[in-house]
Amino acid sequence: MKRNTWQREAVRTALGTQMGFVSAQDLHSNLKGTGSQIGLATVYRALGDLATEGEADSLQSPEGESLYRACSTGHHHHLICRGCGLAVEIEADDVEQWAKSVAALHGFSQAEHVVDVFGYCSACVPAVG
Amino acid sequence: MKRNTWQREAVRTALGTQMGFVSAQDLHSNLKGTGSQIGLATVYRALGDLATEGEADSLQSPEGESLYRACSTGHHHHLICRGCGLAVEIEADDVEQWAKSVAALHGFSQAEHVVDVFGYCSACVPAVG
DNA sequence: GGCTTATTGATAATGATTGTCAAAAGCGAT
DNA sequence: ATCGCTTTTGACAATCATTATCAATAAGCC
Repeated sequence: MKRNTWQREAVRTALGTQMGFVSAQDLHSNLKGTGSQIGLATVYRALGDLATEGEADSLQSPEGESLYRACSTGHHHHLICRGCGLAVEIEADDVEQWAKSVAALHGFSQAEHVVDVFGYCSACVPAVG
Repeated sequence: MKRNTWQREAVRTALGTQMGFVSAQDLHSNLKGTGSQIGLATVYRALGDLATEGEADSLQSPEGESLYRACSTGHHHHLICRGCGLAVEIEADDVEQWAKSVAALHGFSQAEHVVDVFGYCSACVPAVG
């Protein structure tokens, strides 16, 4: 049976207070910073569970780190700022349909798609060099 | 100046003979298997260069590995089989437009997007459990 | 053939993530 | 509140991909 531990709750809460995506490592530092003595492995496990249960979104940054964010239910994608981590949820029925049809067209099944847009939000546009 | 080494050529060739995406590690094993004594670091470097020069596509598998594939020029996306690695290049002007407009709509600049579909091709559909 | 310098490659270093396993805590029954 | 069974935790080791290091090598130019 799934048990209710303060650690899991702490992760859920910490994730909820984040405005954007965070890595497990960051979230862990974050928690430690607020006095929590939660372990790193536990944060990974909690995030994994949260993602599995649909309470969190996970995606990979271009650098290959796994990032997580509390999410509303349902399937959606994100527009993520490389500067501040701000994430905007975007609905993309068109893209869903497109992904589905492309997969079907080529005889692929169990299709999963990765659709995310990275850029700099208006507040983070770096000085163009 | 950029020099022409057999190593770089070997990587380019090996990549060209692959039908789908391969990881740097795989490509390295592959090359070693054919008798090449190329070093792992060199394979990483060559792949990175190839990708930078636009001669290869790179993307990240859901597991977080970087995968590479010789590619035609231009920007496009992929439908990748989890089973055999088969990759189908897909053009998606619609998606390009969508990504661009979504980014613009939210004031994001320098938008890059990650759009790939993973699934099982008709030959690799696993027994449904 | 030499010189200069980019490139290589063996290995160490890094860094994220997962596995291990004994100790601790949760939950239901008492 | 306590007991007991099980899940969960957490410190640390292990794993794995990738990058950095740096002396030795080889390209390209004279």
